[in-house]
Amino acid sequence: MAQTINTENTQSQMRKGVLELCTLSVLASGEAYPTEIIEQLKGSKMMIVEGTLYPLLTRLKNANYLTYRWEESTSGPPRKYYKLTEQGEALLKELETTWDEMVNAVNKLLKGNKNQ
Amino acid sequence: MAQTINTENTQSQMRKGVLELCTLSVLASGEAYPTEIIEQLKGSKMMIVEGTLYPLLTRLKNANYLTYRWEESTSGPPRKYYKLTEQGEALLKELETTWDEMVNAVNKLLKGNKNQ
DNA sequence: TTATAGTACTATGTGTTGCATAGTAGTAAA
DNA sequence: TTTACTACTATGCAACACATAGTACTATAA
Repeated sequence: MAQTINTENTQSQMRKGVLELCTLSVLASGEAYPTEIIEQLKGSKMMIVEGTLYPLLTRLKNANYLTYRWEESTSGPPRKYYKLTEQGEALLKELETTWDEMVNAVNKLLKGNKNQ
Repeated sequence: MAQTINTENTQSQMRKGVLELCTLSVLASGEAYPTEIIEQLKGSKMMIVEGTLYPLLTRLKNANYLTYRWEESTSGPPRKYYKLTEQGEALLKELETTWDEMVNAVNKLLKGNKNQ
């Protein structure tokens, strides 16, 4: 109802699209299952939670950017190990470019409008 | 229906939250009316369209981050000149920090997962 | 005067996404 | 048998970017 504009909400908004890029990037260095992905992102200060990651992985898989294989675990239920497809690697490159362009544009703008 | 993951869509997703920061930044260097804001953003390669900007300005105004005054124009209808409130300036600073932190986190991640 | 074009703002609806929440199913220890 | 932990699944909400259509005002052209 009441729209709240605050830093937390904006933080969440800014993640949109970026988490996709980050997840693909993690998988670029080798296959991983969701909990590993969460840990790696946490290590680089980009938080992602289960409720976000699982649907994201499903979307990417359905669009043929990822595949996965099941692997039994000795300490719990089996795990889905995801890895990039060729299309996934291509998408990653595109998104990296998109990201760089946006960062450059925003930083240029922020710099230009400072101290005035 | 069918979810499409492509660069254009992701580009649009990545804008979320960032356009708010960009708009505040433009207004940090002085008051402006919507068309001017669009032009300034276009100049720094951050596109924003009417259908996005107008609701955004209204949200920021309702949350007391912006105020505006009407001014007659000699070439069309009157214009709303927006400017930052004190709260708006504070929000801008917060969002700049949020932005910098996210950029650092993502770039660190992208770098780390390259060439593997 | 009337019609057309341009400018500025308003209103409404849609799709995607991040996230909260709750639930299922499997293993292992108490 | 119960509890705790891990991994995955399912559902619903809120916010935002964007498309689209419309209103109102000014200025120029027919």
